[in-house]
Amino acid sequence: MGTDKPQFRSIDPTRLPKHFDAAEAEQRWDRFWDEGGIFAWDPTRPREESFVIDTPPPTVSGSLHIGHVFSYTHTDVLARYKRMQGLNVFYPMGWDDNGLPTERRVQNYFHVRCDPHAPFEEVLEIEPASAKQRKSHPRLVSRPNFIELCERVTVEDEKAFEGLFRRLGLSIDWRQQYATIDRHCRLISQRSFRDLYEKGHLYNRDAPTAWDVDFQTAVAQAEMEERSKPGAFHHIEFAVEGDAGSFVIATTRPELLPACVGVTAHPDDPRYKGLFGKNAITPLFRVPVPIFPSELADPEKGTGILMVCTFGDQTDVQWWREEGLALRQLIGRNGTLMPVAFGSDEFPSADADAANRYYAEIAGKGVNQARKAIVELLRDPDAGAAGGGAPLQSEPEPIEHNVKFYEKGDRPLELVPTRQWFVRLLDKQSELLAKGEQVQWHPKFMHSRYRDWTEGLNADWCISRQRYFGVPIPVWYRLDEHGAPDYDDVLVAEAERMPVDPTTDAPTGFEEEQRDQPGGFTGESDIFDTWFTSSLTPQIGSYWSLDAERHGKLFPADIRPQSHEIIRTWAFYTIAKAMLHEDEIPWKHVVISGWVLDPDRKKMSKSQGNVLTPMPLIEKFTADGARYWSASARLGTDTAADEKVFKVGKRLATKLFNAGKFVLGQEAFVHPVQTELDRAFVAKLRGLIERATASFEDFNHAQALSETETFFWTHFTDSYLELAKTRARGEAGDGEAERGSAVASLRLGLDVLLRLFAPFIPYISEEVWSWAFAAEKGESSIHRAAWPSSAELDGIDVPTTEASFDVAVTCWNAINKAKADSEVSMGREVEALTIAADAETLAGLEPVLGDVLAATRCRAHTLAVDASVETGSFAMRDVRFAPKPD
RNA sequence: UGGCACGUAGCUCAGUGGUAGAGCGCCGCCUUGACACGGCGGAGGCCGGCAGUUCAAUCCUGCCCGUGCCAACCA
Repeated sequence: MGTDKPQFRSIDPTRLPKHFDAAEAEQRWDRFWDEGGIFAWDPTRPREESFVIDTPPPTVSGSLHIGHVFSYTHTDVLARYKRMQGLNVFYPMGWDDNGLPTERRVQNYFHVRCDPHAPFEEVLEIEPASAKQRKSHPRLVSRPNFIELCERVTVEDEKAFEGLFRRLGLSIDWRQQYATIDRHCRLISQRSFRDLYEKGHLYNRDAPTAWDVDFQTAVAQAEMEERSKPGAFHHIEFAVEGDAGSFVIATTRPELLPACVGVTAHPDDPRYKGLFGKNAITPLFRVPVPIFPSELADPEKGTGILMVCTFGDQTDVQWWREEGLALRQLIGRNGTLMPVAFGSDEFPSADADAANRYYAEIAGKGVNQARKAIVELLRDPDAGAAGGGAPLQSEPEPIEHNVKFYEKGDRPLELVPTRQWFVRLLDKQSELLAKGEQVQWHPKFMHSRYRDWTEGLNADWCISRQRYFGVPIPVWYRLDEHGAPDYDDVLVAEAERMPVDPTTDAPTGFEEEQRDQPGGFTGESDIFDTWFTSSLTPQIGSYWSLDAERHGKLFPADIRPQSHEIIRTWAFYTIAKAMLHEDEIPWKHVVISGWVLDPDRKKMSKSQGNVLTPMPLIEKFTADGARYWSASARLGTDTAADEKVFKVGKRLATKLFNAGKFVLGQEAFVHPVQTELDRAFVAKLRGLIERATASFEDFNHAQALSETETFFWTHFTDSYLELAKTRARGEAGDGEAERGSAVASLRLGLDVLLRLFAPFIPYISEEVWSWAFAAEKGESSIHRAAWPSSAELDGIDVPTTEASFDVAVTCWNAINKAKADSEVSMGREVEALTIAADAETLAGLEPVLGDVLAATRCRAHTLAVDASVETGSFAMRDVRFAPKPD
């Protein structure tokens, strides 16, 4: 039996460096983890034994940000915890490289523009543009060449991100990587499109769509934001047809006057009741437009009567549709006023010559210039207002109002009729809400963000973008005998042919020569909204539609970590996709990290210039220090990037290094835990394990860290270690059994604490673990060691009372205070003292008294029963210190 | 304007229906044998404001103030 006893291994602490070299250790362990496949997902194990993470793919064109450290650490802490629980963790990494940010970056970096008609160059020779080159016209390159450049840039970006993530110690399985533009993702995205098309969830339609005039692409509701901008009410007089008087409308967009197609007021508004059914005549352009009632008109706003234009806002679109109004599109795709001819069927006018003269003044101008110009025209007293005089009734009245912008855009969105592809979502709001209920949100209140967004949905999902770098929409359209496309006759690529590029591949049954020929076909040149691909990250990882077995093991995922501002996009669209494809939820839990605020508690953003780059912080405070700061923050809580907290993390690692050195440096006696103090310590340890585990199960990693940290400092290094150290070193004259008990308990404490810390500060944990425990326990990495359980402690006898530990600490502290009050060092020997307490308290001290006296270097003591001392505390009397040694 | 959070020591943050907590910072002391990248001790709070529920409120309820985020038909 004796030979079965665990063999303790001790170390020679003098062979360890004086200080922990974190930078060196970070490199060494990263290599060790990588080469040892410590974080590899095992595809042979069943779903029940797995923990699947839907890692957020960072936008690689963005800069490295301290926020990346923050949120990715939250995920990694959980991943390491689950792995130590024996689960087969699937922790992939994706790179979000398609979309506008990359295009913009490539345009700036190489000083190029994509021109789909430019000739393709087999070998594109181009270098990053110099400052001088940037002043000249950008070079035009073909779409394939442009994409090539995009890929060149993103590969570099991905390396920077991987470097940071490795340094940070993210336990990612680097074999599971994808990029949203790679072949695999194009395939999954296009199959998603085909599946949705076959299920009838898609349609394409030529309709007014939110349009960014700079990027020249359609934009989805989720990508819009409102900004408060100064504007002005312009009061403009309209005549009523047949010399039937006039009225004054108020508008912030006078430049749309030529696009006026109607006038409306509230049906009950007495001022305008009599006008309904008649025509108004627009000033300057003399276009007759119908006056109709609408509940949507607010009598309180402006003058209570307003002009409907194609298109000033969403309500205009609604009126235009419901009233069957004319379409007089004015704003072109580039944001300027297009040439139009008054007197035509489209733009009728009572005085076409005058109208065209006026319009010539504003045609071709941008919105702002046109507005200024038309205001001047409206001041013209001969412009023919109904009552004579200028149509503009008063000076423009400045107001602040909300204007919709593309979130990445600089100019307000316009509504431009274009043909776009949509996913039908408006008719599925209640199903989407139900799916949101099935997902568990952490913290819980984040669910309301999803609910609010889903309830407030007001448009289907526009998924087509008129850009170049992205996943092509895999469709072609048949051309009739005149060469006009039939958008109802959609040729969707077959699943087996995907991925395809319709601008270079021909649809099945056609030859390339038939491209853009009458009776032939034309390829869709639009690409997908980047979210169309990003919303498939769970399926991209699981190989949906490609590998049913793998898909079954990885879908739905367990957790989706993400930040709260993209609940309306990433979380929402991912839930929508999982629902539409398989009537599933994509993951069981959504784990939301907060934002990083700068030390002044402002949100960090590039525009504010207060962004912290992570590498210098990691170099200064170590990866463990940075992780400590991240993990200290609860989920969903915005957190200041406070260097003080980084520092505490670094200090914690140092302390672990030193405590490990001491504990493992003791001669390794194998003895059961048997003294009262040791057993009481182990009992406390049991409580810690239970609390830390419960906190993790509750998705409260910060609590688990805080519990462990407090225990480590307060109960381990500051108390137990000090109280047990003399006995452990054999200096207290105890027998080998008592000495061995102390060593065994110290080792147990270190062992458990290291494992509890491992998810948070993996480098120092691995380092100390490697000194002895790795060989002792036959587990080379702490990150594959078992998460501590109270069952491990079941073989250890319980103390007479767990309170013994606190009694010993209280007494010890009281003696320390006596030393502090006398301004002697903590190490000073005490020749004699009297410990006074009430009888019961004194009795409780008895089993641990030896350790207390040894730790405080008391040579002689007297115990005195004194009922006047507060129960549970000790009074030190007649303390005589030994003389200070020379 | 509506929804959701947040407001606790100088700073960063925990926390509980019953005497208010940690770390950092500050002050004093201690060259101690794992660690001076330490240790011990100390000062420091109308727990945003006002009401209500309760024997008892920092905690529960309501209102208000302040901060942040998300949304809201641009006339």
